[in-house]
Amino acid sequence: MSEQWLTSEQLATWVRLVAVAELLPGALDSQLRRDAGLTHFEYMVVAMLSEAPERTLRMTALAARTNATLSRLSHVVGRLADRGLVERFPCPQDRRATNARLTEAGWQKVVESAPGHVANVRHHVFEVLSPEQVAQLAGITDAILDRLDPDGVMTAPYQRPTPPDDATEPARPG
Amino acid sequence: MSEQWLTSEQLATWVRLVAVAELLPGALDSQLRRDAGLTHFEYMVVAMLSEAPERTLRMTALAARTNATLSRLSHVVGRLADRGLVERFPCPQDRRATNARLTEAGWQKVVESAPGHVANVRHHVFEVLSPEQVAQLAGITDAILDRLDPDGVMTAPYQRPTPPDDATEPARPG
DNA sequence: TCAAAATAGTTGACGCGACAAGTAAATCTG
DNA sequence: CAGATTTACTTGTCGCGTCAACTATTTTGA
Repeated sequence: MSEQWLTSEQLATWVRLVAVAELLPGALDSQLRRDAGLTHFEYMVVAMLSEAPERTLRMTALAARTNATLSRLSHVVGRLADRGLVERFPCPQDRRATNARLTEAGWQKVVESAPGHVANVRHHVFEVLSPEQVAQLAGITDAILDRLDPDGVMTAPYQRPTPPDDATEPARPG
Repeated sequence: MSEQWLTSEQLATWVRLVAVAELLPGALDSQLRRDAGLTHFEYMVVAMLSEAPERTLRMTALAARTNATLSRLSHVVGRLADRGLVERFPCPQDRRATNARLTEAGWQKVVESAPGHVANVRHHVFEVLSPEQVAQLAGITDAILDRLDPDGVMTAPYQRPTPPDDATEPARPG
């Protein structure tokens, strides 16, 4: 049981992983801040809404898609609502619940900011990785997320916001 | 030039990578908060000091080793000093500079909190990855950091805090 | 059927980190 | 060798996120 410490390979890998986890969010934030006036988290919120049917999601579902606590999401959606990018309304089916819907202004914001963001992601990540490395990274992050998010909250199945009664499961891009 | 969007493989990988970058810091923070009363960043600060000769580093060198801005580090070291874990004193060689030194209490804090932290890292990362995946991850994070930190700030060479005049380059664990 | 528990979300307070501005010492330059 | 620039921080402010507490519904279960 020399399970007390890390091997030097593990340590070297760990130092780098921590550095990425520390620096990547900042890099995403600063590009989006500068070009779109959004934090990366705010971008994720409006982007997830933009892909949902009726551009609407329940807070809990939106929290799952953005890896956030309900509290954090509530604060952020409140601010986005103040800025007119999102609107909130009570869910008719469950009066405890709240739906968040992207406004037209919010949709425009997504449309105009997505290309720059994607370019930034490509620049920082996919341009420097080989296709094999991308596949490896998928496997690695998969394994880590299994531990980090054991209940699979962030891969929660789609929850219809205000069911139009029929329809099949919509596509989930991501 | 279909360089506008990501392939579906890239997108799936990206979503997971972002989730890891979002959730990992929280997992590290909460274990250390609970068991040692330290944030992960505070832990890194005292851990880096504990490995330095004389348990002392200049602020700039410490910032490089912890992937932080000088401003952030200055605030955190100030708080750690208030708590008696670290002390600051002017660098004799360069009167612009400040040295941070780990106190005995700070050293004790590192000694008592390191095993739990390492166990947590093993639990969340190395227990779920094969040795091949660890090697792959090292390559991947290396490539990404090249872009993220082009000037290699965080891999800055060791800077002696208060040179005892002779001596060879000390070991750098990490 | 009705109380207890779980679910869904909001709110307020507080602490940390980013940004901008400021200080002071060292270094470069004409 | 004096002014200008760079380096090395520090400090104040402001915004965001976490935590704990709270409200309001829905569900469970004796």
